Amino acid sequence: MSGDRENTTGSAWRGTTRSRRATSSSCTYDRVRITTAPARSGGTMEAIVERVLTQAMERLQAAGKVPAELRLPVVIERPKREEFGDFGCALPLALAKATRRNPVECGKELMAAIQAPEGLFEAVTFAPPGYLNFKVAPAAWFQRMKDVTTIPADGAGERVLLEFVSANPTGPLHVGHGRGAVLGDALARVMRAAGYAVETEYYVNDVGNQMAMMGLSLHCRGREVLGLSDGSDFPEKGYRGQYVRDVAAEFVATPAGKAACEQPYESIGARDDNACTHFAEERLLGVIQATLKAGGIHFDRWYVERTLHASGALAATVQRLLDQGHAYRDEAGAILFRMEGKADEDDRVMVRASGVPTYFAADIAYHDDKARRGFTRLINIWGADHHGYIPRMKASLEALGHDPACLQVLLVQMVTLTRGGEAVPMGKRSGEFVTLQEVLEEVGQDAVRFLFLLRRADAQFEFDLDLAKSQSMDNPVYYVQYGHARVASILRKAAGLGIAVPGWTDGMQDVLTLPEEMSLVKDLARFAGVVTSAARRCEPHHVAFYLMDLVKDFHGYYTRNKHTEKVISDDTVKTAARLFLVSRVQSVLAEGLALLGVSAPEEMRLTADDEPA
RNA sequence: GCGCCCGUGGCUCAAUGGAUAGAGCAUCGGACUUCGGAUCCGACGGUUGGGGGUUCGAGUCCCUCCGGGCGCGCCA
Repeated sequence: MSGDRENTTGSAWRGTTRSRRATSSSCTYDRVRITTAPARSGGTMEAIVERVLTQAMERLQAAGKVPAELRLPVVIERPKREEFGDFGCALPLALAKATRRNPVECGKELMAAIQAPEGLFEAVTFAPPGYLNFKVAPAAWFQRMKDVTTIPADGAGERVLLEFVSANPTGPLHVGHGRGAVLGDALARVMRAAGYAVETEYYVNDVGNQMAMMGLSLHCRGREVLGLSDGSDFPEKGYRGQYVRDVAAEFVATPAGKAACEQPYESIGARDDNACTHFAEERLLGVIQATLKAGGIHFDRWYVERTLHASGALAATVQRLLDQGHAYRDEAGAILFRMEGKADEDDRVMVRASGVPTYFAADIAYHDDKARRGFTRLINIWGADHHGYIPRMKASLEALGHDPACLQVLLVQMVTLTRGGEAVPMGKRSGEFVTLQEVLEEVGQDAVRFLFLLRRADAQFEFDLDLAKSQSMDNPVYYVQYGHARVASILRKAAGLGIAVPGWTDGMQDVLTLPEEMSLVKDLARFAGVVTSAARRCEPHHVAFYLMDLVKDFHGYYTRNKHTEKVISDDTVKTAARLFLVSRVQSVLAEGLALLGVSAPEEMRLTADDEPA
């Protein structure tokens, strides 16, 4: 288990000094985006408000009322209290602080400098001690309904390589891998929706001691099958899972496998490169791939470590570091990478005194290769137990002439499994663990994915198998999916009556007057911003929480009004407008669920008694 | 010992340094002859682990202590 680096979020760099720069530069980036593409059709309401305020600031600067060189991040937020309006901004407080003036004066000045497009705001108010609050006119909200599923291409120009799971082919995936897998897959989808060019990659770590131990384990089990061993010579650190016996049985059923097991392990080739390790890799990688497929996890590329050794890329990278003085040979003949005092770390071995390169050396060559392929960002999702590996990875990138900041490691915290309140032991070598495959079969792909995505990655996660299974009907994912199915049902009913779902027309806002309808319109308008924000922050869980919000409002709208203001009524104008609205809800639910890799069913039934015989 | 992550209602979890910390589950009390009752409404429930500090403003940043998890290999 310790050999894998499966698991999420920006926490890896959050605590460093670099993180502050990253935060403020993203604000700058937002301002650039808005000024360079002010007319972007998919711009979010937040972006529009932000632009209005940014321009107000620029106007004050042009008038000499604010220092021209002053740059303040314009942070638009949604106020917690409804009476404050749709958006709020504490810019007057920030301006007051920066200019050492009274926040009330700053607020009044800013308000006077605001030149919003006609009809955008219903009200702009100043609230002590220094907030500007904006209430957007209903008509402006309704204008967003034309394209609620259009996401601004925030990530345009970014080429991202997202590496995740990358578990050794030494056994089936466990639930911890599943968390990283689901996060990575969802993040790829979310970032692609926001315009990033994302490629996903699985690094197949098929070289080294772990693989050698796998081969030896297989060899021993094979000998047991053949009656050549009673198992007493099984290595202490070998892989003890039943799956090894299964693979061994298949192995010795082949002539080559039988022959390999009849000879001493030392005689069949390199310890990590022989008939046993090759067979294990092929079979176990197949198992891993089948599980990932069952979980809906897709990879664009499988990058095999052995190719780095075979091509000479690894040796060349080591030589380059030696030549440039970033590495040296010690008295024993080992080659070490110089940490140069960075992060208080010791120098790290790249090539052992025996001449065999370490995992670290291969990983350096791999990341060098990634960077050379022209990606602007390298995102790795690792299990939290690998956090100590980050400084040396960054240092090695820097030594090779790459910007270490392009590497972003998202750490996923451990998943602890419980069943009936008791911890389930996990450990690949002991063989006692619940596989991801089993959990997927027991709980279902949609529920597993949604559960994983319904929390931040940098918090530990207690996954109670009994709870996940027994409460499956109360599972949030079904609540969201049910909303989608419910709209589908309404649309089917309309279709049965010969009523088509219309496109948007301006008259619709005059009949969508229920408070719940206005709430839904605002919810829908928020979708694009949620997606771009989730992509920027590498936190797909925001999408899951948004969907919960949206569907809650929809269920409330439906239930509260189902006897008085039905979607489908005798009023053809209202019917058309409401069909449009609920169809938009359905689209956003479908789109949002797709971003998480969760299905959006047209119908859901508890019982099968109405199924055709 | 050193380093990283986490600590938020009974439980599981949210919350860009902003305004009176929010959901779900559970509990209790209600609604509706269903375009799908897998729904909805309400109530109860908090000194955000403790203590200092920075700030106009801290769940969020800094220090310290406590508690939980994980690292600190010529393993991967």
